[in-house]
Amino acid sequence: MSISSKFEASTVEQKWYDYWLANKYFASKPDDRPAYSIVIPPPNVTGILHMGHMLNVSLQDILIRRARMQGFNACWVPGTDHASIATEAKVVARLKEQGIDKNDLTREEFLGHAWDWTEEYGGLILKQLQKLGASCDWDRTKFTLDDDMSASVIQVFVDLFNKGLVYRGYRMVNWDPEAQTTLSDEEVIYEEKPGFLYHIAYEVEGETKPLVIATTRPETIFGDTAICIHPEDERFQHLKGKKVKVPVANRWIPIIEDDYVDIEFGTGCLKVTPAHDINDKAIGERHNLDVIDIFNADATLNAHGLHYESQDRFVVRKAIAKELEDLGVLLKKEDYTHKVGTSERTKAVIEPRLSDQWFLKMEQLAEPAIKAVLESEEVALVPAKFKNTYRHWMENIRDWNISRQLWWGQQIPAYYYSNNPEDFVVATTPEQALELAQTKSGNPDLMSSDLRQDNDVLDTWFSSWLWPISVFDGIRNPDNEEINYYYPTRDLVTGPDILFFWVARMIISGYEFRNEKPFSKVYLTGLVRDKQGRKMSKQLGNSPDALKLIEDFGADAVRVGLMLSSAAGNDLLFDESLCQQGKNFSNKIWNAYRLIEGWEVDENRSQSVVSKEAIHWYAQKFQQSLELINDHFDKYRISDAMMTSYKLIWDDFCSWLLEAIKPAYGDPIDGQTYREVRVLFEENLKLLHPFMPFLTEELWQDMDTRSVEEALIVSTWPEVQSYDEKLINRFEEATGVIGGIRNFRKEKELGFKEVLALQVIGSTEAIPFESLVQKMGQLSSVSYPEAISEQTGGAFRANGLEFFIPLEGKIDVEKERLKLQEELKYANGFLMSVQKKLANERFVSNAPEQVLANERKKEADALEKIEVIEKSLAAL
RNA sequence: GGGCGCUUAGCUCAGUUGGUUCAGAGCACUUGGUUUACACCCAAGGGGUCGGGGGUUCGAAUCCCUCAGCGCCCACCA
Repeated sequence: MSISSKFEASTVEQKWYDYWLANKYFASKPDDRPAYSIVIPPPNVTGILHMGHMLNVSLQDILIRRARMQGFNACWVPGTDHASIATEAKVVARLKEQGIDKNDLTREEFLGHAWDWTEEYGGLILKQLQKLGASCDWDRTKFTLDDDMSASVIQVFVDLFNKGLVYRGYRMVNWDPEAQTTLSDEEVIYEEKPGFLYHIAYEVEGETKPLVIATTRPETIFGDTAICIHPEDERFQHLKGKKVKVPVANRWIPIIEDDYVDIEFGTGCLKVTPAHDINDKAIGERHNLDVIDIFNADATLNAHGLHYESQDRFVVRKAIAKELEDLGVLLKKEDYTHKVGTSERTKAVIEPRLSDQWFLKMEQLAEPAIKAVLESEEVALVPAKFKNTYRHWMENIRDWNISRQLWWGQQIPAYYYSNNPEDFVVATTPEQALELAQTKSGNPDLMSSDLRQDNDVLDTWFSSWLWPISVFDGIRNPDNEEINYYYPTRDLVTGPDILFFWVARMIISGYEFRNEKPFSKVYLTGLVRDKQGRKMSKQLGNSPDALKLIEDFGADAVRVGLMLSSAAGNDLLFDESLCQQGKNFSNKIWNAYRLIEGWEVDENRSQSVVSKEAIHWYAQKFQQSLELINDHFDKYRISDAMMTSYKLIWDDFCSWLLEAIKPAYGDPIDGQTYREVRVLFEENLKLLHPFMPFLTEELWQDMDTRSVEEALIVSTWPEVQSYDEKLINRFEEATGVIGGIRNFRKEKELGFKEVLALQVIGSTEAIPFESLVQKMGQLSSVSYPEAISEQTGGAFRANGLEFFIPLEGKIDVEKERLKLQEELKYANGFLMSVQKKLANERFVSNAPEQVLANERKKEADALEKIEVIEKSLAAL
């Protein structure tokens, strides 16, 4: 055994991780055991480890390690996500630094750079997970752009197309001008932003008074194709059917009527820009308006913007406001805060834009997923409060825009065979596409060179929604051994921020493609925030460096720190001091082991009564805690399971058991106690292993020579044995008495070293764990006068027993008298309140017997306490 | 604008069906303790009219109403 008095985490972590890897403990193959599988939420391939990963990876590792010990065939599948928009943005940025413009590259060249990037950074985050101890089956590592994964995605797209669920449509979508792609509704974040409401006067045909509209986006007047009023608005009846002139653009557009307009808002007059607003588009369709798109892909104005052409929309907004003001038609500019859609990834302000996109019909697909979570509860959300959010989203689900104008991702397998965008086929391979195209076009001479594949790629989430199935190849080979064995998986651990993006869609795809749930439990973690409650972010610089934390405190300590503060679904305010607490705990366990192993063992010595009783008690206490820990695990209260283990080890094992059996200084320990306490310590290590894998394996391996099969990681999670609850209670009575003695010492200012005599009325048999009380209370002996006529010392009560300790003038009598008088006053007051309650007719006649009995007991206790104090006073 | 949730000790949080073990835990704090595993420690202790107000009940942290503050989700008011 190492003699270091402190646990040095860094020296053992790599050693045991290598050992676990070398002996393939993480690897899983289908066998006769029941499976327990988890698929990791694949981090972005270019991502780096942050606190959110640390939290959810720790949780998964705890679950999977415990399952492994419970005899399940535990399989944790790791992997990364290609994260099309995020990764593409990073690659574009890097190329830019090198002076390369993406637009100058061919698709193939760009993808070459993207793959280079992936090779370079792709494995990093997984390596970082290993530092934390993650026991993933690394041989199964998947990447959402692996050939087999992509093939599954393409197959699913074709399948859904053939079912009539995937369609192509000219719709208004969310356009990210920075990434120059569309986004799904879920990728748009609405933020309150200050802006202005501009009141602009439009000249009306044949009228002297202008018509005033209110808008937040004056730059879009170039796209105006009508002014809209409410048909019943009294103020504008005389204007019906007339035309107005758009300022600056100097075009004449009609005044139309539509009851979409809110008479109360603004001026009650709305300018209609069908190309750039979803509502305006709807109005435009109802009234057959022209559609004028004024923007380029990067949200600069096009030729419709006249002298503002090629200037950015926000620059133009300011400039045109100035011009309108100069023209005298900007009547008012009032402050106005409104919600603006921004891109989740690039933060750019979203531009509603009309374009051809691919969509997936969701309503029908969502049905089984709604039932699974809300009715049958085949899939449980933990905590359950997220069911409401889930319900709301699912019941109002809208079609999913799955195409992206990017290159990094699965290219949409639609092939056009003419210049008419309606002339396309969808197929898994170009060969099949050609055949289909020849049939559909009626032209058997069509060549593969006549086919042009759609340029767009699929939304990243369109590959990750298959993750629990595709990692086991269950799309392409739906009846293979692996998918049949590992699917459905058990637990999914992830953040609520991707409940819709990912979790809901996985449930949908599970039922659609496997006719079965993808997992049974969804554990939704909270967001990791800093101590002040702020979200951790790069900008704020308040996110601790995850790897540095592990270096400073040790992986086990960081895991414990995270678990100490992480009730499911609640955000957790992370503070490094929690890791310090974890480190202290590691050190405590380490030193408990040093104590045990440091003892000299004497086989000739027999076991003392104290040791025997204490060991027997701890064995019971262990079972009771184990039962509680299991219950916490069953309810996914991992934090509570952790805390229960923490208290069992620190308080019960270290503070009580070890202190009880500890031989006097310099004395050896008897062989029996030594062996028994080691067995108990081994059991402790098992309970702690899921939380603190490195430290526990280190100690486990140090205790004995262990074969490969005997490693802690593959040991057996203890089964709950029946235990004697009365014994546990009795022990607690004993600790109560000891606490009473210690408190008494403190109150009377007696030293802890001072050996005292204790007297008890009645028999010593009434004292629970008498020899323990004697040892831990620093007592000379327990004496028991049958009847004390005259009390000779101070007194206290514990567990219904009355104790006296002769003080022989060791204390300040006057000080003591005052103190006791205070206590007496308080006790009398308490007694009165209880008696008042008992005198209440209605209480006595209505309260159940148990409650009444309790009140009577309180009364009796109070009376006794008063008696004790009075006796003590008399004895002074 | 609609919906959901939260508010308990200095901090972070538990509190299942109203009543025994209901006012708790961990940390922090205070006091005392250094030859005796661990000061990353030991022992003892002090902290809360359970966000405010009202109601139901013999009895409310728990149920109802209301007000205030905070958070989240959804939604096309220019």
